[in-house]
Amino acid sequence: MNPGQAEHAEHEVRTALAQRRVRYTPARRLVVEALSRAAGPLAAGDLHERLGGRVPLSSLYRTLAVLEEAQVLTREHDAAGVARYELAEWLLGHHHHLVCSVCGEVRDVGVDPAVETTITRLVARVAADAGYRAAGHRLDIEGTCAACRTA
Amino acid sequence: MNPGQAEHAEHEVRTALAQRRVRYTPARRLVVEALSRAAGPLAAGDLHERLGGRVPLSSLYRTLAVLEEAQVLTREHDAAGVARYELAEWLLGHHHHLVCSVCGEVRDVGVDPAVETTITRLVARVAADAGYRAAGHRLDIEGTCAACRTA
DNA sequence: TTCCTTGCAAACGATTTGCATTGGA
DNA sequence: TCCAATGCAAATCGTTTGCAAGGAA
Repeated sequence: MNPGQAEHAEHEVRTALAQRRVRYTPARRLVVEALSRAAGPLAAGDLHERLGGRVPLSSLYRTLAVLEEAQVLTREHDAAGVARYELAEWLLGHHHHLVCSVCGEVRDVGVDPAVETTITRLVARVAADAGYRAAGHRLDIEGTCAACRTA
Repeated sequence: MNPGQAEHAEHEVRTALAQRRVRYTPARRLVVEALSRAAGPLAAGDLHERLGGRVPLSSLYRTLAVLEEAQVLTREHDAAGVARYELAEWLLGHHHHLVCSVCGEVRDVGVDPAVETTITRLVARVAADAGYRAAGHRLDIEGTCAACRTA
């Protein structure tokens, strides 16, 4: 997310939290800022590092829980089972993940809207056939990143 | 997986393990059988239950690790971060997952091969654009299952 | 004052591992 | 015989929580 977008997201978050009567404290702001700078979902440990240890892990987890509850961010789990957090889709935009099977890096990747429409339609049909009502989808692309391919 | 397919998978597993000089012990067979009967990936706790506690959890985890190492099964993590295991794609066939966001159930779902081809091509292109070489993909469809919609 | 937030330390739960025992080739 | 597999108990590690102190409204 570029600086302009990040600033915009910042404002959206402030508004969303205000509506939910949730305070936008320094720790929460630090987390939102770090996540808007990230190229993909981050683990609590990553965030802790990037914040220079200014937010202790237990507080960090609590902060993350509050922001998740407020739907400002989402949580998922990487191949190792470690939780990774990123800004919610309404802030970051719909996207998918490139996962390097060598180093484990997870990177956001956008997809052409026309193609997304195709995927969404397909997903809805597959779900309906199985008696589900589709609400969303997640597409992870496993592969090898350029760095790991070179090394 | 129907009984005929399960029997076939059973044989494939036996062969694969033999080639790798890995024994097909009773515990390993029980796990493979339970997984071929499952409608989706199971957590270690689920397996432990389905096996009537005959395989202690620590042994079960070791069994799962051996079978994963032998590429007989794969591990992933559900929304709660708990590991779930299922037979590898070369045994089960390529498929995707329907995830009920209410009860958390994960169910396998196959997709029309023509559509799979489309997805695979799209995935390869998206990956290439980002400097990745695509090796596979994973599509999870989030929704509400019929049971949870009715309740 | 009255909540909400914080930080430390202790608790938790899923998963892993050390070690002594068992069992198959 | 010998190495792999097992089962129990203890350890590990990411994550959560109890509790007392600090801060904002």
